[in-house]
Amino acid sequence: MPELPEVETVKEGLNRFLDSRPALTEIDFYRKDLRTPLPVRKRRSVYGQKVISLKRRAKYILIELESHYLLSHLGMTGSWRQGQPIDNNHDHLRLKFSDGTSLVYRDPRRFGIFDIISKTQLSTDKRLQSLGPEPFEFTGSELFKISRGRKTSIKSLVMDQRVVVGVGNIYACEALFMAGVSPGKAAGRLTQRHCVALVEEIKKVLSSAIRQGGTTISDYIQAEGDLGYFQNVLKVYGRSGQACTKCKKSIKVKPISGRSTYWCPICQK
DNA sequence: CTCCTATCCTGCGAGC
DNA sequence: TGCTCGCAGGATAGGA
Repeated sequence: MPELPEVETVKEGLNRFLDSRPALTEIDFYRKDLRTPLPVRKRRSVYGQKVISLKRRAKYILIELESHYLLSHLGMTGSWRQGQPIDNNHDHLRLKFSDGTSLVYRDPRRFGIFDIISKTQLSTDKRLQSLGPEPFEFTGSELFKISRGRKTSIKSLVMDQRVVVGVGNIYACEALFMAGVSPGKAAGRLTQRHCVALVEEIKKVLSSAIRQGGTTISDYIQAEGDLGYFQNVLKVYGRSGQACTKCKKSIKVKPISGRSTYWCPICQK
């Protein structure tokens, strides 16, 4: 579900809920078959620890405690809300804090991750180790270098979290449209100029989406319960058959690496 | 190495 | 109206 702007928005929402930096008092689990089982011992090891900060790395939310991090990945349908569990099937766990704050994690498809890692383990965690640079720290010339000799599509390459993090299906489609680059084009055939334009558009579309509170397609919701707004300004994603905003011809859709890809064959070459 | 496919799981909407 | 099928914003293992 969520790409970088949605994760950033959720993280900031949690940051506001945890503004007084309370201590984590307890974690309630409502089902055993989450992707990462957390033994009671591990759970208890973080009880009593104060919240230090909230961070985001790629599409992961990191709740920094005194000696550990709570690691949250929303997968496709994960969301955090303040309050009590309501939904028996989909509310999977609850974090309770010393100031009475109670945060519930909901995830119908259960693709998300919730884990506890000690600070000393953070740098060796396999999930974080394999991640590429944050998009705002990424440049067109780096993309140009990485893409040399690569036959995979440019869209698959920019969605590869080892190359650059945070870009998922929606924003890949949008950035490629804005840069005028066809999503199926072999990555190795992009010019330096293409790469610079594309990375610029990735940054622009991500930061614009953050300002709009993310894109709500179905499940995504901000931590305060608000919907995103960016879905209202999408140029190509989800618009197959509709008129391109630039040339008025029809937006197309086809799968690339198994993901629905929307683009304008006239404006993107 | 590189690339693509299948897979995890459930809900929902399109289309018959 | 009711049912089935295919698809969904992610990530990764495994095979070619």
